[in-house]
Amino acid sequence: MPAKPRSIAPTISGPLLAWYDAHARILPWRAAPGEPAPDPYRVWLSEIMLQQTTVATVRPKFALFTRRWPDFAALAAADEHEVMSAWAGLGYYARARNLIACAKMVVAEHGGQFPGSEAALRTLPGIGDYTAAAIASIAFGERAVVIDTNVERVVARLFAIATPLPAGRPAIRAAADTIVPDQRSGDFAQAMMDLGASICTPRNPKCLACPLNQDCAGFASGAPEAFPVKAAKAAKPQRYGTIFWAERGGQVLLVRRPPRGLLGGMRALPTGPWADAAPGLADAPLAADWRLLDATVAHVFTHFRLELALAVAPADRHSNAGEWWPIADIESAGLPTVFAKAAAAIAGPGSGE
DNA sequence: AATTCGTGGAC
DNA sequence: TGTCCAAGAAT
Repeated sequence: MPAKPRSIAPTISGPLLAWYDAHARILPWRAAPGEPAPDPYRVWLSEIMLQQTTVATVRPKFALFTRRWPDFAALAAADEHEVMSAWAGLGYYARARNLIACAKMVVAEHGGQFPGSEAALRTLPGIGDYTAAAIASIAFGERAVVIDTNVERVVARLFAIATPLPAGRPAIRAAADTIVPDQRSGDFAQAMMDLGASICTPRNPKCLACPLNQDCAGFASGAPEAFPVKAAKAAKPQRYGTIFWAERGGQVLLVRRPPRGLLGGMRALPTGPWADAAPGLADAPLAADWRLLDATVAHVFTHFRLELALAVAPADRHSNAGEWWPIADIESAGLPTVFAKAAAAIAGPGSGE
């Protein structure tokens, strides 16, 4: 009789969990010592913040958010602009919009408590495959296959999966499913992520310190850093625009960007359209004696580079194209980084600090 | 399936 | 300086 294929799950999860018990990072969203499961609200908030964002960047924002809005009820009742401003600088602002929508939905449709199942979590705004699995396993103890870029890399190396991404993702998921244990699935996921962050790093992985190296096909191949194989990335196009700095009595004109798209819903300095060539003074927010400064502001987004000319003008009291904000208090406006840069370039040098 | 979404740190 | 990369989701 053909033997059932012996799962390697215990071979991987045993040593990995032992390693995790000894080396887990101490993080504010993880369970306190002695507590079996962390607060689902804190797990969710941390997972949203950590999407494509480093632990070091998230730490202070997580502290600020949990202090100001400690639970779903508080966040659902919060002023939305205040939440968006608090998110300023973190990037991927759709996360903040979905954060608000999700909190409201949890309060309105789930009695202020998260549904415990991965499938139900998956239906909430801002919660995709990864985050649903992460919350279900970490906060609720469900077995779930949690796959982020760390797990993707670790699994691709463990099994020496050579199919380039993204085509290789189904094979990675199938392989990952074979090593996720029934117990401590959340710890297993966090252990895989910690391992990916500290040992199984993208470059120069520390295989000699890895608890899994004896069962790793990538290590055996002699070139573990070659996994996962990835398709080449497209070059970033260069775009140009103009920022309009209208000043009146120590105040500057700010606008609210459209609710969706790049920097959607965020407070901003007025700009014209962003195009393939410098647009100059076209599309100013109000009629004024605009003067182009010599300096420009450069910024790099995920898929294009942007160079912004800086136009300044005095404005009169009848200008009502947006919101007048005290320049001395510009840092509290919640501006995305590109506009914070521009404000510093214009107001910083001459404002005496 | 391929694009569109930010930002800052490491190398 | 340029490139890659990070606890991805939505469309």
